[in-house]
Amino acid sequence: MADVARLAGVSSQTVSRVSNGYAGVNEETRQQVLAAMKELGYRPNSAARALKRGEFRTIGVITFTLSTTGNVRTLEAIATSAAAEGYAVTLLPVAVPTQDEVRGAFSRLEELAVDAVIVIMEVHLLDAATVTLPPHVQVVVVDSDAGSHYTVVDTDQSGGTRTAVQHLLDLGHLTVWHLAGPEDSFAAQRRADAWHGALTDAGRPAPPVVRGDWSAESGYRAGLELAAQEDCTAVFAANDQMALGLLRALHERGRRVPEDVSVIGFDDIPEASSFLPPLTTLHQDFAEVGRLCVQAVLRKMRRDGPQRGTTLVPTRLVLRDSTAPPPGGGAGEV
Amino acid sequence: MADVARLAGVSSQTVSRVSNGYAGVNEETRQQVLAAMKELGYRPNSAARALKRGEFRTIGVITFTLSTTGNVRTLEAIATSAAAEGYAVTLLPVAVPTQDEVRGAFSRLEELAVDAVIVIMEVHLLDAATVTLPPHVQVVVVDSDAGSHYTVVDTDQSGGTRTAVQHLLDLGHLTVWHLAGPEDSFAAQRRADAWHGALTDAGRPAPPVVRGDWSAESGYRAGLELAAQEDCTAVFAANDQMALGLLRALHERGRRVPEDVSVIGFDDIPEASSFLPPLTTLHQDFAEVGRLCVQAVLRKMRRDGPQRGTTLVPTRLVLRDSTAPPPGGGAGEV
DNA sequence: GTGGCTGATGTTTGCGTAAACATCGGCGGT
DNA sequence: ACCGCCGATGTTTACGCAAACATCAGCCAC
Repeated sequence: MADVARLAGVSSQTVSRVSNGYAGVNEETRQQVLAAMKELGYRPNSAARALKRGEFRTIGVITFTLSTTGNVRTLEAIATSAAAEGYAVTLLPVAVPTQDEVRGAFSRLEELAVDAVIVIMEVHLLDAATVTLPPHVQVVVVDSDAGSHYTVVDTDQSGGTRTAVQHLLDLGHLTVWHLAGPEDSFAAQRRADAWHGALTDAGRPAPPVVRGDWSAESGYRAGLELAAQEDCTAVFAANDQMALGLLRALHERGRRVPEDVSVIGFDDIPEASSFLPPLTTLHQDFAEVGRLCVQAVLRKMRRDGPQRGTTLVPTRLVLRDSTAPPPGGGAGEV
Repeated sequence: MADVARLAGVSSQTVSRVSNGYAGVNEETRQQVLAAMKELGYRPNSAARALKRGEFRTIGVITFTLSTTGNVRTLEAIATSAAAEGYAVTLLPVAVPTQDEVRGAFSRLEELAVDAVIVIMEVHLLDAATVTLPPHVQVVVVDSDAGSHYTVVDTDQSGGTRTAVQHLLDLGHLTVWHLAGPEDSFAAQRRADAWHGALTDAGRPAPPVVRGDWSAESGYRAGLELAAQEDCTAVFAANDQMALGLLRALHERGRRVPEDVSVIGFDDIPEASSFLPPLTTLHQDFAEVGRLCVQAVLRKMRRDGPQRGTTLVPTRLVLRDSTAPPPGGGAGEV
């Protein structure tokens, strides 16, 4: 910077002013400084800048494996939104969802250059790990019900699920089975609860829950069980991947979709429209979730707006070919 | 830090020594300092540290959309490997693969706190954008043939493709059609070239290339074309997602897989085993690619080892149910 | 005992930047 | 003409840390 100042014949402070787009610099001087910067290939040192300003303009994102579409898409949206706000995003992967690993990620975080953190995981693991967050680091959480303790942004799991169940009931199915996600996922739990609630509200019996782990393979295994249930005519899968496995299992067992069994998924991954048959599912607006996360965390940093509470992003039902009235037409109900 | 020093009754330099795990500190003193740190909740300021040391211990990763499995898995592996080496990973998303956007990402990078960059995209876009990288920032590239100009780490596209083609020829197919990826992807181009080379080497005719854009939807559209080709008994899809769409198109047109048409994919995404039928494909070791990227970039930073050149990671053929001898048994060939 | 050495610790300094304050020339109002 | 003010720029300082150097006590060899 001193070199630039010398070359431009000004003081380093003026260089600083130009580089920060400060007002009150003569246009002529400004051009000289810019020219000098270019000639010397000057680029501001972000470490020094951060040191002086006391902030890094960086947001940390903590998440488990990036193997679920939702996390990835959310992360991508966060990165994009953050970039638009002039913030960088630092990734803090947690290999295994154990308390030790989570604690490890947070202790790494302790000496990491971030102003705020967005956590994409069930917050219980976070609390259980008894982490102590740096006091000035703001936190926003996705996939959690901890709205009273943290700022939470999430898809409206409950609303989406009720839409799915209602869609199947409207088609005439007497009840809807549920292929749930893993128990330690808040999203999975929330979907299972809403499914149960929707059935109960409609006065329908709730079949036993079949559980997977989000993977297509687990959906296949669960599907083999469901295929054996004679009275199962409609299944709500907690995500599209498991729905894919379910479709394969049903196909193998000779149960046609949607003629014999209707299947509805959750997420609307890009591939869902290419399943056999194309999958009816609930579209999640991950981009919006990511955007809201960034906004929320920036608002917290600036200390305006609420410090906690939950923001829900609505889902949208995407009708494709995997749902239809039950065998016999379902006229018995409508 | 001064507070800690005061509380522990030592100088700030001793605190620094303890916090950096320096030798030559009396165990007793050390414990006192640690106690003081804990009491005051001291945590080192990474900005000051970076300023003093002249490095950030951060690697930037530039990539297009995280919607392809490969990029995501590579990114994840990079993040994990980097963390193991004590490095953080900063994400630089490029929304659209235009030169302007790429240039934008790099200019953001200019004032970003990174010591090195890993680029996950075709390097032509990078060069075309006439970016000027900060001189001391090291670069490693994935998905590119720029081995003579950059350090490149990539999956062995060519070897994998030849394995796929050979597998189909060995089953007795007279030739293999190719559902290729977009032209601007180096990986897609490389796979297409290798496919053509393998056929030529075997003295087989090369059918016209059908092109998609990696998405399942594009695979479906291409699949409708392929299904109309009476003599098409084997297809090599450049990735699993397109293979998924292809399977759907073939199914819709009444062409059975693998009885009438064999399909082989590339990537081995987790869902591939749940396709209808489960997909034979080439497994890519993304974790290894990511690990090697980090190693390569660190080696460059430390200035030991080669500054350029290409490292290839082998693929592995995963046999499932989507490939079989051609109708008629293929005995005419073997 | 004295010189030289080692290991433990303290002191000084500067990394690159930007806030705070200082300076200085010019301009309008009285 | 003089005061005061404003806009443009320069000077000083401190951000938190760690390298370099300085100090100092204890110990060994002769």
